[in-house]
Amino acid sequence: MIDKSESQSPMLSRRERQVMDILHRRGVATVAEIITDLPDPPTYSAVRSILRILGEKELIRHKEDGPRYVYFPAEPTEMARDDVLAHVVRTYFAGSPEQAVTALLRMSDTEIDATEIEKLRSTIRRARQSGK
Amino acid sequence: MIDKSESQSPMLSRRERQVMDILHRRGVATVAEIITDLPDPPTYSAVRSILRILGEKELIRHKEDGPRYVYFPAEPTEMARDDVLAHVVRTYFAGSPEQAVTALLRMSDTEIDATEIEKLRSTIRRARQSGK
DNA sequence: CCTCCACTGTTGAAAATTCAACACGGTTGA
DNA sequence: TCAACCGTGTTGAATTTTCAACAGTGGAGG
Repeated sequence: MIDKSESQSPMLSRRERQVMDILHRRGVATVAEIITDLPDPPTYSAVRSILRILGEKELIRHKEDGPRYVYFPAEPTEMARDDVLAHVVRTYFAGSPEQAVTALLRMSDTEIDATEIEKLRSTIRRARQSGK
Repeated sequence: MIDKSESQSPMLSRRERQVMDILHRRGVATVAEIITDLPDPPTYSAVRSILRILGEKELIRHKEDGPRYVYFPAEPTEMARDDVLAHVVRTYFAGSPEQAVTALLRMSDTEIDATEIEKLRSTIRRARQSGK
């Protein structure tokens, strides 16, 4: 049995991962935009090469936007989130989502306002009910 | 100004990243253990090659454990966590830690027990106080 | 119409990564 | 003692990744 969630992201090369990240951040992006966001940016052709490979792996898709292509992740960001979180929790938080949550809260605690806290509270209430 | 948090992980090659992940998960690991955890495991020599490179980059260190080396991340996992979370939040959650928290809670809601919930509650209380 | 421009598609070379072979040193146990 | 074993250190080749050059296509503007 092949562990797809583990073999997916880690199978990407450096540039491929950088491009995927950009697409997830921006939602969609043209080649020019990708070049802008890429550290140590290569030429247009180089980026296209990477996009072709990602396309062959069916990790991205594109649609035409007038004269040019806009690229986007084949798997929507909302779907990819769970895989990424699972990986991070397993790798950096000893498999404990709770530890990850507290780290996140600590990271951002000055930015959490009352509204967000209330949302969290209700989330926790729901979690408690379904969990018990 | 160089963005260190962004240039760090994404600069790693595929194998390098896989090995770093293993070291973060296990805390410390011998070459044999790394081979065990590596997908599509290469030979002993190949792994040592990667470890040498990671050592040159000062991303890992090793100490002697009797006859053999045990390797571990140069930056403790607790420190690396913040960088990783920052990256994930920025890339997959539009920069909103709150969204990441709710995703985590939803992901794990059947596993959160009363004790953990109380811990979260107190964390949120603290967050509210310092945030307000 | 025809030229220019902006883009895509393809190819092959340069560079980096990945890998295994081999040499060497220490330790163990017969 | 010394041979077998288990580990490390180093080197160079195979593979993959990264990159840029070039050819082709369609659309815009003179």
